[in-house]
Amino acid sequence: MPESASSTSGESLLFLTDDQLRKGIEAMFFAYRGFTADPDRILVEKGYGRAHHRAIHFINRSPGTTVNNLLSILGVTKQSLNRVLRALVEDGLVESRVGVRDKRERHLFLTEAGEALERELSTAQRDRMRAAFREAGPEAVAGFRQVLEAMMDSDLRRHYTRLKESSG
Amino acid sequence: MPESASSTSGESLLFLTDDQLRKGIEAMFFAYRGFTADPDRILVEKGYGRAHHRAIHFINRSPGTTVNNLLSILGVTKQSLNRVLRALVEDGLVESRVGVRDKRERHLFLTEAGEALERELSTAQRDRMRAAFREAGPEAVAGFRQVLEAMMDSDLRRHYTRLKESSG
DNA sequence: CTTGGAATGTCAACAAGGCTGACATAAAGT
DNA sequence: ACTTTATGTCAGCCTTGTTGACATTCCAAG
Repeated sequence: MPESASSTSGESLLFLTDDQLRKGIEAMFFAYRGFTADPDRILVEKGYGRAHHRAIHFINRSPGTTVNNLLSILGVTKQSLNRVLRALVEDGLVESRVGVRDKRERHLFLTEAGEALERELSTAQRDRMRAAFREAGPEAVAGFRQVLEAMMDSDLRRHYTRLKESSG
Repeated sequence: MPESASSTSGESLLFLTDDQLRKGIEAMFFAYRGFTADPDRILVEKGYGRAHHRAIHFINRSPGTTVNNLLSILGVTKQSLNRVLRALVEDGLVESRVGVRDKRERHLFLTEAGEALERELSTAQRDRMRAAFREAGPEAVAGFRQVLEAMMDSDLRRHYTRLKESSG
């Protein structure tokens, strides 16, 4: 395998060598495991999975959102999301209200219990993120976010940016 | 929800506010989708999944590794990994040799065909990572790696560091 | 040397959460 | 009114995670 960033035009592109890229790839893999580890432990206790966490997170971020909107954020099929939502509604964590203007739509809200679980999950996840941010420092955090944004598919970056700007 | 990083001692800790942490969390979520998107497309064509990709990646990184070692890196049960390995061996992508010193162990190697698929997958994933790195620049990349390392569980960080230092 | 326990890997069966297909209901265009 | 389109639900399949039971091999105690 040849180094793909040889013979550059000045300003060392050594950070683009295959070897550096491989380290980035493995860092993503191992870090994501840490990223999900703490919420996962809580979820298992309550009989839920990561899919429920994602739904709860984004309903909390955009109360009253529709199933369809949630789908485009989560990138799963509506059938898959439906199973998760059904469980959350049955357990009284999410309320699903038929749309007023358009009765086909369901608008989703967290109940009190849903908000309580959301807080528990996001606190655990934020604690890990905070420790990592603090250890790495503000400059590193800025770079972290830049690289992640550049790695997103453009349609997902739209969602990210919209969420980022709401209450941020 | 109170800001958890108020009333600090000088040097602005504004990057540790709940809001900044939330952005980091959502960035991780959306970026990871982009991170896996390109290999996923290739894998679907060939009838494999992400689990096969992970196995192939780490066998390629450490030829001759044992099933047990792979388990501690991947963090799944041996039964789960075994199913994936069986498919790869049957399809002639991976060779499993009984250990010489310890006949209970199986040592894993990629075949020619396995190496070909590994190249195809890692090229696709590197291309995306390279574009993101180039767009963000070397400083950002350094920060990216720092934050990710700080986010890992310590036992996974050990694996990461060991791999990072081999041929890096 | 043999025997009992620990380690490694395999096989079977189950659960979560992806997927596609079929469908009911509501809205909107002709 | 009638067809087409959009939203959401129900049924069933597949991958990949899980635990349980087991065969083989190694090693240490007797």
